[in-house]
Amino acid sequence: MARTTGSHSDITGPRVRAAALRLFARHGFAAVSMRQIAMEVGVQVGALYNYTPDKQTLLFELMRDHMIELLRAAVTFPRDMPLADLENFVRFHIAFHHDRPDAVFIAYMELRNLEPDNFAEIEALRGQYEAVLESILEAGRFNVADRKIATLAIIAMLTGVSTWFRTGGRLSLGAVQEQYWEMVRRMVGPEGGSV
Amino acid sequence: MARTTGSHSDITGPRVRAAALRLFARHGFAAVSMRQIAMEVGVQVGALYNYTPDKQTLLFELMRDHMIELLRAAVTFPRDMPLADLENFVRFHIAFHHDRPDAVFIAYMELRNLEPDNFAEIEALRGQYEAVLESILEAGRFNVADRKIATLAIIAMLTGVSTWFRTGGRLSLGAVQEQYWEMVRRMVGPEGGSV
DNA sequence: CTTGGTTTTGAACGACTGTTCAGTTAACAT
DNA sequence: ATGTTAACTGAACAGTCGTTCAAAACCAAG
Repeated sequence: MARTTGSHSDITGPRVRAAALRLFARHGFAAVSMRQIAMEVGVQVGALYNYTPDKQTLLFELMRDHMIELLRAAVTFPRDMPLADLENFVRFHIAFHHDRPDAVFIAYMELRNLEPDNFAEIEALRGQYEAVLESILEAGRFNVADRKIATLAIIAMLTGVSTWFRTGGRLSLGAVQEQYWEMVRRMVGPEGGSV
Repeated sequence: MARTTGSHSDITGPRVRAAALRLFARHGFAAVSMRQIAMEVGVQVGALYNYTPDKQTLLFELMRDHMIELLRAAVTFPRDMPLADLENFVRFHIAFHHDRPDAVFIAYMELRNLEPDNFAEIEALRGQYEAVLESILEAGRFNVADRKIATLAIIAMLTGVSTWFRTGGRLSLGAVQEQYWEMVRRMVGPEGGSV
């Protein structure tokens, strides 16, 4: 077996994914050509097909990897009292998404460009992530009329941060986390409250 | 002047816009070809250019018209007490967006496909809409740490409804409005509260 | 240096892209 | 019936698209 050390595939592979992530986020999956990705990597088009069977799979794997990373981080979170868990979830969601703006953008915007099977897989992962928050709301017996709706409302609200937050702006990320936690805390009412 | 009555342009024009709206929402601007739009209308490609100078303008005008309609509806709303205004805003936003799922989808997803000038115009309209909510929050002296953030958080939360709500599901639209209003009401705290 | 395998090139494939326009069709006013 | 003109067709334009593949380049092991 020749060329294990010094093989370029260890380098080019990640660079292909990185370039695709950046370009898909910037211009959208359909608007980006394989030739643009190749140019960003500094390689000819044909070489890309050593790293993905086709363009669709390239998109799918970027989304799947992102969702798996998100989910793994969410489920391995230490569990404490429900109120503390909820606070951790809020701060975590904001921070995690802030660190990966391109992946977040793609995961929310390119769902319609996935073929049915791929779409179903990503949706399942998203459902699992929502279930994490839902279980926290359940454990705490918060004052929410409908747990599923509260879950979706909170996630939509938190994810919205990435549409406007920029480092170096008026507020620090910590301050934003603080304020969103305050809003969420009020939204779900006192722990153990009645319905 | 011939052919004013019975002119097809009164019919084809709206049909072109309707087809484009539907297809852009379903597959994304970049993924839809002018030929697909023409086929949906039942016409040849060339005929589309009687109704739009180019594809980009077609997208832009769909978005602009939607935003203007949204903004006009929001500003002509009767003003009452701030708390009632806020409730009206919440219920209005959910209902208005529910009635126009395709336009909403496009207005939020296709911003990156707009050329800079068009983008700026849409963003300005969006800013005006956000200012409506912000002024309500200001008038009521609600208990919000940062009015701008509360505005964006509420709008993100409300707009999120359109990603999952389907008529005929577990909940009626009225029930959803009710629950979101309850969550928003708690989120902004008691009117006249301290910071 | 030779061998063997990985990685990349460069060119080609047929299909599709947005847009233009001369020519045809059709409905109105006269 | 005739003239006028808006509306549409059908074909063409020059590019770009995703994908394939034989050949070349490259590098490590023997």
